[in-house]
Amino acid sequence: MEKTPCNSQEVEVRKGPWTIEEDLILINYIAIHGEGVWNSLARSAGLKRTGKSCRFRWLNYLRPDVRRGNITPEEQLVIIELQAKWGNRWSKIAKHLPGRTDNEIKNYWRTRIQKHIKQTETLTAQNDQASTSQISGSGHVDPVPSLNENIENNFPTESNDSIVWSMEDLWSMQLLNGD
DNA sequence: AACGAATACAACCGCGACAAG
DNA sequence: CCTTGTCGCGGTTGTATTCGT
Repeated sequence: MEKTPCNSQEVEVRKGPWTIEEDLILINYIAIHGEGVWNSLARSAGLKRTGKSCRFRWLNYLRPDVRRGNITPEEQLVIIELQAKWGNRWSKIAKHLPGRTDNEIKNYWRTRIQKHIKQTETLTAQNDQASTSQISGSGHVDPVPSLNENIENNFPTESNDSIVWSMEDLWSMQLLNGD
């Protein structure tokens, strides 16, 4: 039972995952007209999306210079260092990681690094408790035990073949379609 | 094989800053 | 100076996939 939108005058706004068709429409439109003024862009392109949604999709996934997946140990280090330095200034941090978006970094931090640090802290706390009886001499336990070592030793580096759809595919598709 | 929990990622929402009229 | 529209940012939620039992 779906309402047929055939004669509806209200502009319904699509939400949720973007389809390849929508992606192509957006890519094509921006290739011709350029980006910016997202609300009118969304309307002119015939996308039933908000300008915000279009901007988000373009900036985070469709831009040709966006790199997806495969965050390297070096990038992990940069993220951790800059987050410690600046806090959750994701866009600022993203500027230091070419091809990475603030949203990706933010997600990466929340899902992996934050969790990992939490685990490390609880482990450290446990070790701390357990080792109080064993500590002799030095007796100092670093609260954040050698972050760099942790990263290199414990973060699994993602496999190189994890990328399913590179944007080059879409770009070549749209080039084939467009011209 | 089926199910629930955990995880990772994609997308939306709310808010503040800024510029143009 | 005020109003309105747009942009950008950070937080949060939704959903698909993976993992363990």
